[in-house]
Amino acid sequence: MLTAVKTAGQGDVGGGGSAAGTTADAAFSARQNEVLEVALKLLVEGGDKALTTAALARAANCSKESLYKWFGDRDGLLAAIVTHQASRVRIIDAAALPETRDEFEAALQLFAEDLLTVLLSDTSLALNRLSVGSVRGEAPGVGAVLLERGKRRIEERARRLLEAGKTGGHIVFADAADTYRTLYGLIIGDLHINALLGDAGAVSSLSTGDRARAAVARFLTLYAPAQAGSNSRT
Amino acid sequence: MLTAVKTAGQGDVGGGGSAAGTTADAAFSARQNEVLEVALKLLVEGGDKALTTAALARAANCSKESLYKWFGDRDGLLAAIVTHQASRVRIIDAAALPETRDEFEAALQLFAEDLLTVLLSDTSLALNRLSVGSVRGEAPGVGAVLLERGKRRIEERARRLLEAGKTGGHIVFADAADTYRTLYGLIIGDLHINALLGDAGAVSSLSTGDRARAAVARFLTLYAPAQAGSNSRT
DNA sequence: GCCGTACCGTACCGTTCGGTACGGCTGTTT
DNA sequence: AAACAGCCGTACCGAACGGTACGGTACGGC
Repeated sequence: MLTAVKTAGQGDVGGGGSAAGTTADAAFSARQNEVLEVALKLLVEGGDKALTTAALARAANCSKESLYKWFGDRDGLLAAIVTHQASRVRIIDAAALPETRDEFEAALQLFAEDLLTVLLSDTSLALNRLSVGSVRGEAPGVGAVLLERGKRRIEERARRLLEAGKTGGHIVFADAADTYRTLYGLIIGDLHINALLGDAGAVSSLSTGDRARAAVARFLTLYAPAQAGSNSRT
Repeated sequence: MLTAVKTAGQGDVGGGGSAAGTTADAAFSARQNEVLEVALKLLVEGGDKALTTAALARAANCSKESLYKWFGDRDGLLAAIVTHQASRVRIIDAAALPETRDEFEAALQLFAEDLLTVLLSDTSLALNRLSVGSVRGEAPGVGAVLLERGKRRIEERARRLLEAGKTGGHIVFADAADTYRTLYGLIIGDLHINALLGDAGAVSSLSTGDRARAAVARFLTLYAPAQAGSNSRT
């Protein structure tokens, strides 16, 4: 599963020093991950503009000089935040691909719930807002491509899942990309964009479990193998 | 229909003076609409940061003083841009609600195409990026609520359309809001968020006509009246 | 001819922010 | 103990931006 990360309520800085979950995050030292955590918190709370180098240095009890030494410049910092968070959202990837129909349905259900949980989490929303805001004309934008890594990974998981369902004979489709798009649409609808726009009411309406269940049911109806579910096109 | 606005290729400023379509836009004078047009152009081309008061004054051949006199402050300017654009995207609202099954299907198709066209247009994307970026914590955000006006209006049109289909006996549903969400999801999928993130390839993949057709077919399959389409819940 | 209005262009101010530099503290190495 | 490396805290710089003020100009009413 995707395991959304709760940013640890005790975000006190400089305190106990127990650096959350950590362990080598790959490219960053423990101290650096600590700072990135605080940066993410600032971003979630105050948005793009709240994350100034001075504010981060103050909140994380580090010097601006260190920030620039570690991350180069502000864009580098933003990129680091994104990759850091991406590394924390790991895909368990249900090593065992589903075989039976029930397993497949359960896997779909789990995927749908994970997708809803992650996409509507505070951190994901903040990161998406940041990335969306940094798209200028044609340039890849600061975090856009990096955030894509997270999106692509989820897509990859879904793709494998769909293929498993196809070979298992539980669903039928021709174009995997289009099929994924449909699944995504059924699960998310306009929830994501509404949440991004700050519509608080959008999220609360229904439990993620119920929403996921409804989406999976509809998806299975559309792509049922026996009767011609819908259109064969695309 | 929704009639996406082409921002007029000849965006030259101070030139001919033929102020695009205009006519009293409601709250703004001709000159002000002219300036708002230029502002929108700047926003589309360069994103949030490109729209500085100085840049706008230079590009629109007006003085900063006038900008502040007209719009109060920068936020007022942004709000004015949003309302200005919202007033240009008018809903023809197909005065005649569909009666026959064919009419209903055609109306759905038209709605789907309009939605795709509008949501993926340059201006809509720029405005959405702006609004998304201006969401801070709990505050309504600068353009968020205002942009909501546009979203809500589209929702309203869809709602009426769905009700017409229900009374006509072409579809069956219990929760109108959830049904609309499903329709939206089938039409848009992850296209909108991908486009917002700057994924150029997202838009081109399929013609809007084909996408709309596929979405409508799936939607009608799910909500067909005769056989129990899917789940009755929610 | 004179005034009021509306506007443009430019100069200006205060603040903020990204980025750099320096001094001092602490722990480690040799 | 001396040298060193890493880091914090603070001060500083230059640039950009939001917002304001001032002088100049075109135009319509009286």
